[in-house]
Amino acid sequence: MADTSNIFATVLDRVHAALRALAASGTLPALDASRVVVEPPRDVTHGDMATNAAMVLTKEAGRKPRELAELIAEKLRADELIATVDVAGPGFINLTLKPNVWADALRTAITAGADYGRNTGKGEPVNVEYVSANPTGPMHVGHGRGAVFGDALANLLEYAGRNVTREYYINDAGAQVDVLARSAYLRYREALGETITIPEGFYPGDYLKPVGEALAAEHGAALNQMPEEKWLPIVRAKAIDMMMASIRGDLAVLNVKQEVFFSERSLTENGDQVRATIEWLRQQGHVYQGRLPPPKGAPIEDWEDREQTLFRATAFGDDVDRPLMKSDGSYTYFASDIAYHKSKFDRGFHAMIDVWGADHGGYIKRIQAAVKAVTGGRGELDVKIVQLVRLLRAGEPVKMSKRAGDFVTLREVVDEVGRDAVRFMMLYRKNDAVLDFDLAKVIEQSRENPVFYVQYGHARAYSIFRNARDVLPDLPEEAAARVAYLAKAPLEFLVDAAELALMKKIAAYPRLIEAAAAAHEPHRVAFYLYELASEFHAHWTRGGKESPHLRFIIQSDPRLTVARLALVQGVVTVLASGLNLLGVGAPEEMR
RNA sequence: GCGCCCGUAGCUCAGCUGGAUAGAGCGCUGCCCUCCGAAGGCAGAGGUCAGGGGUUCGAAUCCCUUCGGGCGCGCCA
Repeated sequence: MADTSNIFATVLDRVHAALRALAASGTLPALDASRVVVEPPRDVTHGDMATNAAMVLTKEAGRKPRELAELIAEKLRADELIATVDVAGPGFINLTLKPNVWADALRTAITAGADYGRNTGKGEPVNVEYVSANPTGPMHVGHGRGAVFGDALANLLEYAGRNVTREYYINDAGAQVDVLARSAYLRYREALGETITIPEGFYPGDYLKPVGEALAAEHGAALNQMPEEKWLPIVRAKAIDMMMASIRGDLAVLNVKQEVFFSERSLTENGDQVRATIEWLRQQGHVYQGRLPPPKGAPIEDWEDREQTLFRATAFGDDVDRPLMKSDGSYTYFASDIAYHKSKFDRGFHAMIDVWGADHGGYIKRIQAAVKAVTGGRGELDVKIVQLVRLLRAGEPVKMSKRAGDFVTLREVVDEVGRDAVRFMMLYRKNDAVLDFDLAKVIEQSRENPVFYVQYGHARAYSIFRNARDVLPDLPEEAAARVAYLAKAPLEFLVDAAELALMKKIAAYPRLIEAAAAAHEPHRVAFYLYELASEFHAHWTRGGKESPHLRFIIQSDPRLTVARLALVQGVVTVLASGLNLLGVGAPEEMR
């Protein structure tokens, strides 16, 4: 279903129609137009849009590209949206649309408001799993990047019309949470007055002190009388609870929302789903008992050649088969993870996205292999890797905080620079690129700081509304009323090249949303917003000494002023929408 | 040794899943405030898209290869 607010999609439909018409008249055979695209040309002098139809279809049509282009162009010339059609270069068809198309697009944007560019179609269910930090301590900055990325991606997919579920996988099983329990137990004894020393391999951070105190308050000395196998589950449950509460608090501070918190432990406790999954795979012939050759490079100290339970990952694109059981008879993390992804599929998610840290990159092939096996090829898993964050202050690496146990917590960073700065900067980079995060730069109020620059554009627009009341006393202050007022503006007054360019930029938003969602790349939204803000700022300054007649507010001409305010409203609409997708505030003034 | 990611202007990075003459910010040079927010803007200089092959109408983008960085490599999660 085409999104009618996407002007590029609309024009693509017209190209398809032209091809169908040519087929119907027998001029051309019926062609597969799936590779045909309509996109903005790099060089604006080529027009508003270009299509590659002729070049892509040349072989199938049995015509030379330019000859084919002429046939299509002839049809498009009759279209009521299109002003001029040119065939250029190797066979591009360049289109210039009629000015009223852009005015209509602007009016659509203003009227749609917060829903501009949103696809309201019935969406495919998609599960986005992100953060999934081990509940063994507070979140650090790297977790924060995954959290912000996943959250923004989920927002974006939802806006693009997918039916999104946001999920957190709690790794509350396995050896690490047992170490957590033992570390918390030491803090418990400390709370009871004992002097403790924390051995190597335990979690040393101060953040476990409150856990120890809570256990002491709840159980008194009782746990001290028990053997480990008795107190460990109690302490572990308490520690996990408190760590998850802390993590949820960190997520709330970042405005990251998730609705499903899925416990790894639940996979084995509510009937053994891990065992069931492995048995099912075994019946399919994907599990066998066998030996693995030792890895080449890094020699493993205590390598022991033994037979083990293996998943035939190589049958699904992985490099080696992967173990499902540890030597002590318990499941590997991988085994649980297979059952977990099967659970997602069974819950109706054929489309899944996992957001992982860079250190898990080597794990992608095997989990994708497992998803193929366990869903019979019907499930699709995209794994997005978020790269490291390097914390800097004015170009210098930030020292680690001892108090937190050797890392800078996410909370510390958010407290220092604010949620908006953290979120925007973490999205202003492709997810798989290393991110330098400079605590000094992100609070700077200058063009060098994109967070500020975009928000400033939004605030500046509101400043215009405030000042415009001198010329338009009846301009409503309340947002919805103002929008209704401006939606009726005489947009034919917007004829300046820069005004037209801004309208086109606004009209490009729905297409941007769809492309960013399809590619699972929220950073594109951040870059687009920066570009839009930049064009807006530039146009603003042009209305200074240089060409006062281009100002938004023209004292002598209320009708022109209304038209220009409508353009400002279009900018406001898109900036607010985009910032909202990124989870960043859109302030009406900067203070 | 193998796998994955990355290599684009002096620096930090985009480049819309293969499109036309590769872009932005910073830095550098020179400009613009009796003016709706100068917290801004304009102009200029700056490139062997790491190197080399290939695929095709067309490659920064896809394939092969070399070099250089990062991550990972039974029984951690």
